[in-house]
Amino acid sequence: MDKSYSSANEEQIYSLWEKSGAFTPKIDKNKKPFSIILPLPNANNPMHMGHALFTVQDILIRYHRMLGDPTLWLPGGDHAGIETQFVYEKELQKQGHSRFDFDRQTLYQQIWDFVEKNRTLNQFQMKKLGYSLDWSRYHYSLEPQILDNVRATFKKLHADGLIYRDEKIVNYCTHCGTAFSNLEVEHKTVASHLWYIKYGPLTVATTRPETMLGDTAVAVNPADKRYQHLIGTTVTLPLVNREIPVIGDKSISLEFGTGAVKVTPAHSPEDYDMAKTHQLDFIRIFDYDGKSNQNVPQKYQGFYPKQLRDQVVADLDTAGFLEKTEDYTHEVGHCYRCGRPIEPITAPQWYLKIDKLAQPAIQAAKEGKVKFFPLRFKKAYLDWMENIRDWNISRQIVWGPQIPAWYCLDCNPQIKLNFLDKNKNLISGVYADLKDKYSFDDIKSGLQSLLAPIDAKYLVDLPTGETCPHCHGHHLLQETDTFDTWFLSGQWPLSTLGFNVVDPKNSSEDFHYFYPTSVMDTMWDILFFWVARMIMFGLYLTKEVPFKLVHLHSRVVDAKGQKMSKSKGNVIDPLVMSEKYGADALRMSLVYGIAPASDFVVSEDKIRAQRNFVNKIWNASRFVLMLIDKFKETDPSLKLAPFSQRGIPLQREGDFSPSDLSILTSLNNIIDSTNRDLGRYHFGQASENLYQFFWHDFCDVYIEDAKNRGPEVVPVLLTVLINSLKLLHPFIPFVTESIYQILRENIQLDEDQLITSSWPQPIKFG
RNA sequence: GGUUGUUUAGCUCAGUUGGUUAGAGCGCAUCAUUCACAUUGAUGAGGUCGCAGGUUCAAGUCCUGCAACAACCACCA
Repeated sequence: MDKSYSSANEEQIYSLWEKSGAFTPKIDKNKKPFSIILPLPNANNPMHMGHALFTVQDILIRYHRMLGDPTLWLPGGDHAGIETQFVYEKELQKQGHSRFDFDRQTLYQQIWDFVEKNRTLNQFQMKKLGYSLDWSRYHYSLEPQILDNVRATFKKLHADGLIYRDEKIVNYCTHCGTAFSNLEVEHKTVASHLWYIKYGPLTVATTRPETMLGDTAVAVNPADKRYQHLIGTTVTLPLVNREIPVIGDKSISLEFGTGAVKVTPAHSPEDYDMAKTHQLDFIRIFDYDGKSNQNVPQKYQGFYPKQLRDQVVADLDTAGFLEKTEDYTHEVGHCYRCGRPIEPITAPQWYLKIDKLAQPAIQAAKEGKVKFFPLRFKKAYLDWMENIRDWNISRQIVWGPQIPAWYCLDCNPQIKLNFLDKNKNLISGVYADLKDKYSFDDIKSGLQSLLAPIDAKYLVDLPTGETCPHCHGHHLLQETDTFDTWFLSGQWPLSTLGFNVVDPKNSSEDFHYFYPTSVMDTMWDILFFWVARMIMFGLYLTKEVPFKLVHLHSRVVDAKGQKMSKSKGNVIDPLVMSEKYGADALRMSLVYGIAPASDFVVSEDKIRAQRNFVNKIWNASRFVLMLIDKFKETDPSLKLAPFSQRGIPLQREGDFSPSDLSILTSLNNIIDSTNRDLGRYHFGQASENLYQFFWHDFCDVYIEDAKNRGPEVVPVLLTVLINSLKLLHPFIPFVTESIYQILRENIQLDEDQLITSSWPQPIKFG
């Protein structure tokens, strides 16, 4: 053996495991399986520390595999809708292009190729960290069979009356060109102003003066004595000179501002609700490109919100409508992707009625069918679930599966189309105006997006021959909105295990055996995005939860407790670290001393310390072998096997020296405590105890003592060493397996490899 | 505005159901070393366990209040 451990042969060890089929479980109906679905990484992303935290799952997986459970860890890759499109658009920008330069088919193909380049890289990197994933069951989110399932789920939801289109206020990012769900909006504190504007006899206070051009009412609290008498009258909207009603609404606070609020139903969620109850008009003043449109006086058209604000405030001031301006700090929603302010705007979108899905998901958590670790996330989950609102499942992006709905252009001539003509010029307009100038085939092949009026008729099945059942025309176009990426990944445990949405009884053997899975481990930041949706879909489609336990872990921070980010320059690359110190050292450093569900603190110092530990194990093993060689010289018939192994008789307590007894007792204790700690997800404690046991109890005390003893130490020495390697294997698989393979060449061992060896049992003295 | 978490050695953090002199890694100090490992060993310095009360024979650990920090949720102008 070399003088120090080298991680150079890790690849060799991994392929040893892979070739032996150790990652693929044998389905045995008499045994209870253990299974984890890997939170599917973005197929386009190179590995980062977040992925290195999957180590926790590998520890559980390796532990259960050694316990003898049929154990499945199923890997996958996610096309990651908006995330990936955003990254690709930045690439386009570097080349001097934008998404508007391509028809959607071409753009889709380009992104597809872009992702394919990186997809295998991502798999290779997870192998580097030693993840014992069953690659024979790898799935990619855009596989045909997965897409079939997703479309089938949509059809089922539609048939159950849970899908509808509506034109509500959505969180719209004009830069990304798409709507987002509430979860994708980041609230940031912004120092701004409160503008007081005179509307005839009233003065309103607002943070968004520019939207006044779209006001359709002024609201006051009906109990407000100052304004009661004005309810039912009208006031003149400044700059626009439109008469708008004064309405009474209980939601208005008497204390805030002036107690009178301008109402802009098309650009404010609160105002939208008020407009619905009071049947007010909706005047949308911004288009989906972010600029003010023809619904405002000519001089205000074509402005972005910020510019429009400056103009409107200036004009209000000169005309004497601006009473005063106060400093005001408040929360403003920003796009989680590009960081720009979200524009609340009315837009037609596809929605999923969530109540029927949420109720069983709430029940399941309350009844403990799905458990949470740590427990506090159960409350977070229930709070969110109980206040859940209908889910906007449509996104106006290209990268992802299109919503399976088709419009007949002849039946819906008011559909707005954006497409590239033969000369690559962008053409926009409603079909009624365009149909005589362009052929349907030109429109279809150059199509970027369509926008169907909210009352447009659609089909959820593409009829044979693409013939409209109503007008028998052939001008059908599929909805260009794509699914929210979580609509797909929310069904991930079902899709990857081969659940058949159309015919559940016909699902695969994997599904029947491994579903519900045992544990879902993920970072808490996608508890609502992903975990909650998986529970809802799982219960909706199969009546069973997709996993019995949700294990939430925290994020990786640097030694100062700061979140890693490129801009801070404190990012530690797991691949660089595993290259430098070995994957084992990195893995161990990620769990060592970390309390359950608290932040993972990573620093190079810590990784180096664990590299030293890995080397210590290597050298202790080397020393044991050297000692054995020495004894063999004097006694060639020496039995070279751990005494705990089959075929070697158990010994009486009296046969052991005090130091033997002491180390064997410690070994028994560490076996018990490791079982206990792994059973309750205390990986940090388990690794710390093992570290202490091996380095101090075994190396510093027992081995030091063994130096002064004869061949009789061999059975105990080997027993403790082999069992230590087993206990440590889930944490540091490479070094333990390397040593085991070397030991096997020299001594008599029952089992071929550590990865599939049996988990240690406490030693019973005869 | 609502919720949750954190506060223990110079730094980063452990500390299971309350039980003797409170632990680890890194860092620091002194010493050792042709010895499996300098990616080593031994010894040591360093903590009124955020603050104030309370329960208990006993509290870092349970309860109450306070403070600081962090995160999450949230349609209030």
